[in-house]
Amino acid sequence: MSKRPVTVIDIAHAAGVSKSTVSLVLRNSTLVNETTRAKVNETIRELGYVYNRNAAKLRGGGSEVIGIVVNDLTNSFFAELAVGMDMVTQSAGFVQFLANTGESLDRQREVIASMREHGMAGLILSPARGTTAADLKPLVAAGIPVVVVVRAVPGAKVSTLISDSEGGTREAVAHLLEQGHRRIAFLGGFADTAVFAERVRGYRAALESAGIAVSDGWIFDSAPSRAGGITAATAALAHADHFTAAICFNDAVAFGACDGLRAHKREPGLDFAVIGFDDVIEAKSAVPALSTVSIDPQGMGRRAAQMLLKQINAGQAEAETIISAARLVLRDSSGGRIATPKEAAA
Amino acid sequence: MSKRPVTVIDIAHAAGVSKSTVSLVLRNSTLVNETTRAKVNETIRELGYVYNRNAAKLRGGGSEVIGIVVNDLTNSFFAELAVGMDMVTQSAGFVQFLANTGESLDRQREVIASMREHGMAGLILSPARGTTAADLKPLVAAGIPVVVVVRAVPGAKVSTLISDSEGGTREAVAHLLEQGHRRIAFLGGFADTAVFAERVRGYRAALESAGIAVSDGWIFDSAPSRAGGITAATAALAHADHFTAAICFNDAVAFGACDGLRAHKREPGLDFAVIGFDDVIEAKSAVPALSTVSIDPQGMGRRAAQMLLKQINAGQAEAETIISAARLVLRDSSGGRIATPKEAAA
DNA sequence: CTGAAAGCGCTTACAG
DNA sequence: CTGAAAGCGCTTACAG
Repeated sequence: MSKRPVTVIDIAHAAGVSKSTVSLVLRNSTLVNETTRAKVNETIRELGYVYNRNAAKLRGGGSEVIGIVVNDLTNSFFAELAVGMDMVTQSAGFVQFLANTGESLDRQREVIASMREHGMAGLILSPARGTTAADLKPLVAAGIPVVVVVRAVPGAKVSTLISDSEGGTREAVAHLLEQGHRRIAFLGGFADTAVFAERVRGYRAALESAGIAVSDGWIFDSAPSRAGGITAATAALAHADHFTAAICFNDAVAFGACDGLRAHKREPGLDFAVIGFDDVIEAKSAVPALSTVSIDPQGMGRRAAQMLLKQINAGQAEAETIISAARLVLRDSSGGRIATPKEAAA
Repeated sequence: MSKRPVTVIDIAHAAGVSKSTVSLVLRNSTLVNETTRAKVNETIRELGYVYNRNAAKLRGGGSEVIGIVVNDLTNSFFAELAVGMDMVTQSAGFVQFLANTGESLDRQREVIASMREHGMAGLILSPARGTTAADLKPLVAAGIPVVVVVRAVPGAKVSTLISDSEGGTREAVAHLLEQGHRRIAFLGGFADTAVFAERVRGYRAALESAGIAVSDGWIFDSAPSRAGGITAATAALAHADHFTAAICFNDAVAFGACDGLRAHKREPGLDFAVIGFDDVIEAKSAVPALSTVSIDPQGMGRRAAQMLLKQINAGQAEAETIISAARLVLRDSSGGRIATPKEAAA
């Protein structure tokens, strides 16, 4: 069954040429005439030859595989991210070696080690929680280009692509202000996290530049989950200032907030505007009443891949850090719309 | 920067042993004493040696990478599937090489070719639409174990793992019958597809074994989309037999059906039972009123990986076809419940 | 355009 | 336990 594999020598013999010539044909060199090339290709097909990339890599040529390591493939965001990356790496002639760590640092170490052993041209990493600069050090030292996405790794001398939480939140709140909302609550998220701080900063900035004073009482932190969203929304509804809109820490909180509103006979989107930060694509179609600020994962993936390719083509990895903000897109989902405060008053 | 990589020879010199010994240490052989092993490992660490798997593979050893090719990574179902596979391949010491085809046959060919060139121990393929036995022939001929999942490839002599559409639908309908429902509609799906036929067969079987005659008028085909679900549900509500429940072709149809019900002042889950076939995980949490028959993608992935490992360990690929049904799980989603017909009458 | 030769980094017998 | 040797399949100069 699994007989000895066909090699360049076999096909050289069969085609009556030297193995150098076969190699030239394989590499699409122009130094070989059409007749010869045709015959060689013919033989290759006949004998069912499979190029041995391990041998080729061993001899010399650079690798054409790019490693993609993500921390949670189960989350559509990262699947979309990977698909975006694939689009650009593929058309650049690279093949993508995708692995999932499930937030496990051990797994991440294993997977990256394995990719190194196989020889990769570069790595795009969405780091597991707790990743440190030390984890990336050996790669950088070996001159392997690395791009870190989604979460920054403090102190690591690698290119980094993260999204602009603050700007995105600011835009979303500005959108609500344009509709005439004045009393806008911030719902959900653990108050001691960096992302929370960034998003709240954007929230405050937007309101303050509209001349609205934000009291700390307008910010309702909670677990960044659906249940947390319910809690936060319930608290907000009980507040003396009658909010007409809310911006939610993430999509899960936004879902929960919608639940919470309905439980209090308020209709999200219809008499209360809700905007959520969106990490999960499906969310948009699932809750029509919800508008989202989206990170556009595919676009982010494409961008990250471009950063990596640039480094690969630059020969050596530049050990400099490029912090770059991904574009955030605000969109009302298909069936939904943003309620105006007039409706909210009714 | 990217200096000449450290090799076994370098570490042999530095550790004062022969390169055979280093190789032995690398391969965890018992033929080397503890002191020597410790010294070698020490040197390996000091010099930052990276094992060159390409050289090793070239020389002899089998591959330890398993290729996973899926047709749509954007769909959470396949991401979950891949995660399930990863769980078992990982603990068996394999590394997973995941690629996405996006339903493109060309892309699928490229990706599989590339994996072959890199040398893989086996392949799990969720085939793009239109994949034929011819596409798999070369792999089989080369003795590379292949397991096809989710969709069968007619005529291909490979192990296959597909889900039991008929049985799943039968179970779901039986569940509705137990609640006392008698007039149950079947909504959505293109009538000319194999899956549609299977699911309808299960639907009929369940009703008929309960002594209920199914008229063709109870089956409302439509596009397998959210829009299709709205259409189908609207048609069903207009039917002379007042249905109290529906089983939907898939999750998208079920979403649409819920929309359609609400548009007619019916409350899904509350006064009308809806069960959908579930392909997308997020669906479960998104529409609380919806119950689903789920394929358990992770479980299916684990099972497929086990099938592949068995073949790999069996030495040669057995060219026999094993058709195996994945377990279907019926579950009421967290917030939701199945309405009883009494409620539906109210 | 083609042939002979060397070498990529490893592993595998085979003698010591 | 260790050393010397051959070879995995390819590519790369280097002469013809």
